[in-house]
Amino acid sequence: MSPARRGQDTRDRVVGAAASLYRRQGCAGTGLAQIAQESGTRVGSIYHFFGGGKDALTEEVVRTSGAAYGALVAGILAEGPEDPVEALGAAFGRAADDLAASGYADACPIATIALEVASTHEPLRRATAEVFGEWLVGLTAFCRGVVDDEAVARDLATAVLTMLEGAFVLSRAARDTTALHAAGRGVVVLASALRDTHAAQD
Amino acid sequence: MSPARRGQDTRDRVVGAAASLYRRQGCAGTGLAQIAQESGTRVGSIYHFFGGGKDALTEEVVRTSGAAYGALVAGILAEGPEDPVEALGAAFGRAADDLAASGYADACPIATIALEVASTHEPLRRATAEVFGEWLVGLTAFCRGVVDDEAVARDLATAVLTMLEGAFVLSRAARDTTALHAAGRGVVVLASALRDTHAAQD
DNA sequence: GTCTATATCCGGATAGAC
DNA sequence: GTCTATCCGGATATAGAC
Repeated sequence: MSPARRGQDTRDRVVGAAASLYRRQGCAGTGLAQIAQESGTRVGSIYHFFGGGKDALTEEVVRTSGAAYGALVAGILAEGPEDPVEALGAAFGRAADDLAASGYADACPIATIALEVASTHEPLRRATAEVFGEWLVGLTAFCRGVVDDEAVARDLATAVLTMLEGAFVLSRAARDTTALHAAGRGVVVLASALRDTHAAQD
Repeated sequence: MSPARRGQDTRDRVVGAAASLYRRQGCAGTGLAQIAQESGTRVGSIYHFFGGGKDALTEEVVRTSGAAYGALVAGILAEGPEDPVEALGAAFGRAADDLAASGYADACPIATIALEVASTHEPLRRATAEVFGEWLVGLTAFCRGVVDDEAVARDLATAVLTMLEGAFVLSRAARDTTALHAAGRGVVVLASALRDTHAAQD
């Protein structure tokens, strides 16, 4: 393992530790010292990799964990039931299981950051908006398996994402998965209703 | 105006300023010095009213702004269209207007706090969970005007609240109201579909 | 009840040895 | 690339004059 490769590892560990801590405590509630400790390095090393300081690290966390979570959800949907409506419902059940298994910590990796920075830090706000936008592109493509109309599919995708995000808020606060399961049932009813009125021609 | 009454005013101003700042910056991102400045008082005075320090103040903010927002939403629904399904949809339009009018700052008053404290501060987590629970009670009662079945009404209420919370996250991040409007359309479709299958006998 | 002053600690950030 | 040491500001919190 070359020194350059070790450096890359350290950088990745810093991003991973920051992502994990941000997800549970938010950005403002997480200090660089804690990130350094959790990743087994020093604050000085963080500044070696992220000349822009905490803001630069946070932006990278948003982008990398946003991409990772988008891929995770896409994989779950792809491996789920063949009927896309059922697959959407099953994904909420899977999200509920994962959330409970993590002690109600691992929900959306960027939602807390998004709310914290929305009115306080324009570059980070843009980064979160772009991640949500990319997720919506993928979800809309999936929803076109339910309704062929592009605009209706995007509406459905947006509704699905809002229900997932909102259910994460309620479920983490309540420390139970009823909100996620109720949202999953709602998604199935909504998607079915849209499929009935805007039949997909496949 | 008696001194006791003035004291009450100061206390109220502190809670109001903290609520406003928390809504935009979150709890961890807001300092007591800023709250004191915004409410025209001193940090020492905050400790005079809140012996428990920032945690005690934060809990009061959660409970009072939670109650206020619950009453606001109830009023909007009561004054909206007579058809409860249309009233739900209209409420999302109203939320979109209010959010944009406030520069995308005034969304849910406790969502940011809820995500910040969910895994870090058990008493505050409970406080946010209780507020969400009270909102759900009121929303479920309203939804019984759509579907008579108690369990279905609660499912619908939960779905509506998740869509509102999630749409607030997406709309604040994007600084546009498309998510709120899409969620509003989704709520109307979902509520209509449930009304059709579980007809309310009124 | 309100204000000043301050204690104590932790935040982000930096310089420079190695 | 990594580590130590440190600066400086802001954080919560407290003591006590008025």
